[in-house]
Amino acid sequence: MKNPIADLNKIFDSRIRLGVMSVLVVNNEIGFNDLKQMLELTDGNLASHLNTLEQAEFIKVHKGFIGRKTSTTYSITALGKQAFKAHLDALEKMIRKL
Amino acid sequence: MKNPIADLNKIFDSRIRLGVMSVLVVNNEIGFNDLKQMLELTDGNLASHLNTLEQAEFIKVHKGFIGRKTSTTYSITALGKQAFKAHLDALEKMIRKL
DNA sequence: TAAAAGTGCTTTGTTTTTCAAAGTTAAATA
DNA sequence: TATTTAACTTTGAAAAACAAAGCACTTTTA
Repeated sequence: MKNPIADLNKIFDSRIRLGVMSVLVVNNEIGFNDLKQMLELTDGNLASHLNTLEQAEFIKVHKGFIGRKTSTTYSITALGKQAFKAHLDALEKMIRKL
Repeated sequence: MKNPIADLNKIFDSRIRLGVMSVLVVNNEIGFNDLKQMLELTDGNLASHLNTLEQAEFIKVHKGFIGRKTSTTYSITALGKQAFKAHLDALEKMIRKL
C-alpha cells in the first residue's frame, strides 16, 4: 500500500483555506465581508489566509467600487481550480476504499 | 449560505491523522512500523499523532507479542469510525456544490 | 458638521501545532 | 557481547493560527 496522503496539497490542510476555495468554486466572485461572515472569522485571520492563497496564485483580488464605496472581491484562478480539483481527487481516492 | 466548514472535525485537519484513519478504515489492524513506512514519518511524529487519536478515543492500541517480541497494533473504534464518517460527510457536502 | 461606523487591511504578540532528533527500555540477532 | 529493532518519550525549535488593536479612508448618522 502506498502513502495515501502524498498527493494532498499542503495548502488545503487548513479548513479555512478549504472553505474559501469551496465557496469560490461556486461563487465566481465574493466579497471580503461575505466571506468573513460565512466562515465566521476575524478580519486578520481571514486576510492572512487569503494572502496565502493569493501568494500561491490560487485566487485573485479585485479592488473596485460599489457606487463610491470601496469593495474588494475575490475569485478563483485557473491554477487554483486545478489545484483544488487535484486535492479533492486525492482525497476521494484516499477514501474510496470505504 | 451557511458556514461550510463548521461541521469539519478539527482532529482531521491534519493530513497525517486523516491518513491514519483512512488506513485504519480498510485495515482492521495495523502495526506501528507499517503505518510509519506507509505515511513516511519519523517515530516521534507518528507516535504523537497516534496519541492524539487515542486521546480522542478514535483508535485503540493493542500491545502484544509476536513470539516473544513486542508488537503494537492499532485499530479504529466505533466512535472513530463514526467521527471519521461525519467528517467525510461534511467534506462531501461542502464540495458537492461543484 | 462632528461623531460613529464600515471596509479592508497590517502589525503585534501570544498560543497552538507540528516536527525532527535524541534518548530510552527491552528483546533479537550476529 | 555488540548491534539492531520496536515503540515509544522527551526536548526544543520552527511554523502556523489567531485575536486584538491600529490604521487610512469613506460613508452614514445624529
